[in-house]
Formats: sequence, structure tokens, C-alpha cells
Amino acid sequence: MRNSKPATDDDIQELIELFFFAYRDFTADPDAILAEIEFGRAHHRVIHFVGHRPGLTVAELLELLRITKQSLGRVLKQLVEEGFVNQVQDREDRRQKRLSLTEKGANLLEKLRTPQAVRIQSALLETGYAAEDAAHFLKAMTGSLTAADKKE
Amino acid sequence: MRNSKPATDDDIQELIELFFFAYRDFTADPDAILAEIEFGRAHHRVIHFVGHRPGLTVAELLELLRITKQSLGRVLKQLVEEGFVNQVQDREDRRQKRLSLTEKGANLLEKLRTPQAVRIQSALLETGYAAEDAAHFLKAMTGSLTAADKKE
DNA sequence: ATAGTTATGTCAATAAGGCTGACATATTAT
DNA sequence: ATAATATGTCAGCCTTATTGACATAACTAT
Repeated sequence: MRNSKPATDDDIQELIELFFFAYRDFTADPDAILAEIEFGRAHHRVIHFVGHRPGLTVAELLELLRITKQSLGRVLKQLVEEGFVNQVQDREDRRQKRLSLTEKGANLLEKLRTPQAVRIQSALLETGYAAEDAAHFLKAMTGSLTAADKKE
Repeated sequence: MRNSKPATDDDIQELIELFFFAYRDFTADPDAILAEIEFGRAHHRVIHFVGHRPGLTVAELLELLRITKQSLGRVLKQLVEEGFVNQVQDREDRRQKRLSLTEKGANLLEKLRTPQAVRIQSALLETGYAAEDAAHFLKAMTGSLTAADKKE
């Protein structure tokens, strides 16, 4: 796939717009499910990362989400109180709380994941692209623009 | 690129997450520019679509953004008052207002577009993918999940 | 032991950007 | 004339973010 023809301004313009539409629709499906149980997108993000990185700490979660602890606070509190997320004190550093999903939380995550997985699978099938290639592109879209910290 | 190996659950999981990161970083650059002039992401969206589809009506803009007219109202009003967007009455149907960017608006759009264009160009360069391929994938990610209205 | 730092949590105030519902106006269509 | 459409606006509400200040517990260094 190397050395394809360069992108024109119009190509770029189209990609900017498509990226907006794709993300808008990508989040719309789980949003609808979340609305039923009076949760929002913020809850989804927490459940996603806690589910995917069981045992992560609050500080690590904040860094992933790039929000303040005050913002996380309410959402996390709700998730814990309603039994979606577990907090256990770390043995070595008892200030830290290790987060993980309860079974209830794992069930919700799976429910939220499904439409997004279906959407991605159909897109891969439709285009014939490998997951690897899509991942490569999205990774290249991520991070700071100054190449300095590309390894992030 | 047809018939690549099928995506595993882990592949999908990674793509879901990468999509979140990519969009987070994609919007962070213009957000920083907008903050300087006390605008938000909502202003960006309006400027983008008005710039890209000069002469579109308010109703069309609402459909693109998928928000209510009350939500659009505040943002559009600001953009018009501060001279970024023009409204002209349609000749044939004088109820309609055709929206377009002023020079000031076009300048701002260009300024906002630049970091996003740079990000996309570097991602294409880094991966060696053609803009066309990226567009194809993002289009496949867009729309309703029920194939019924795939042509949208 | 004491002092400082770290991880977490919480309170209060503020803002952006969505939402619903209601209503107003001008214009077009029947 | 009446109804429907395109737009705008008022009022109130919600979620999710922000900053700043402060509290507590636990770890680290002196």
C-alpha cells in the first residue's frame, strides 16, 4: 500500500467530515442503550477502560480519559454505588484503589460493545480491510502532532 | 485487500479504543484554537458545514448535526453577530435562510482545518494508505446499523 | 517522629452544549 | 381562509466538563 497518490485538499476535507460522521454514528448506538438506564457516555468510557484494564487505578483512568478527578468523581461513584464497578485497596500501596467490573458491569459492557463491534465488523467486511490495517491508521491518527512524543 | 483474516474479539476491542483515542486527539487541536476566541466545538461544526456547503439552509444544517434548532440557535446567533456567518433570504422561498461564511469565517475555518489536515496527511503518509481507502473505511462505519438505509 | 508528598474524595461555583415544551412570525401551499 | 413550513426565541432542565479549595489516609524521606 506504499506510495499511493497524494491526498488532495478535497480528499482531506472529505476525510475530516467522514471522521465526524463515523464517530457520531459510532457513539449513537451505545448512547441509546445508556439512556435507558439513565447513564451517559461518560459512564461508558469508564466501564470500557475498567473492563479492558482490570485493576487499573483512579489516576491511570484519569490519564486515559484526560478529564479531572472531579468530573470522574460523580460518574465513578454512581457506577460503584449501583454495583457496576468494584474498588479494592491495593495491598502494596493502600492509598490506591484498584478498579474492576462486577459481573453486572461486565454484562453492561458487553451490551454496549455489541453494536460497536457489529459496526466495525461490517465495515471491515464491506471494505475487505484487515483489522490490523484499520488499527494502524487509527494509531497513526492518535497522539500529539509534534512527532516528539509519537511513542505515547 | 479482500479476504484478509477475520477480526478477533481482541482486534475489535482494540479498534473501539483506538477510535476513541483518535477522535479525542483529532478534536483536541481545533478545540485549543477555538478556546482562544471563546468558541466551542459546536461553533466549529457549524463553520465546517457552512463552509463546505455554502448556501445550505438551517434545516439542512440541523439534519447534518442531528441537534435541535434550540441548540443550534445560540451558536448560530453568535456566529452571525460576530461576523463569521452570513444569512441571506432565499429568493424562491423567502422563509428559508441560506447560510454562508464571511471572509472572517473562511479564515477561521482554514485555521481550524490546518491541524486536522496535518494529522490526516501524516497518518496517510505514515501508513502509506490512500485517502480513498481511509474514506472507504470511514464511510462503511457511517450510517444506520440496519443495512436498510445504507445509501444515506 | 515529623514533615512533605501522593492518591483519592468531596464541596462549591461555573460553563458549554445538549434537551423539551411552548409560542411567535413570516411565508408558502391548499 | 386555513394549514403547513422554516425559522427564531423564551424558559427551564440535564450531563459533563471545568477551576479552586480543602480533607483524609497512607506512603516517603529526613
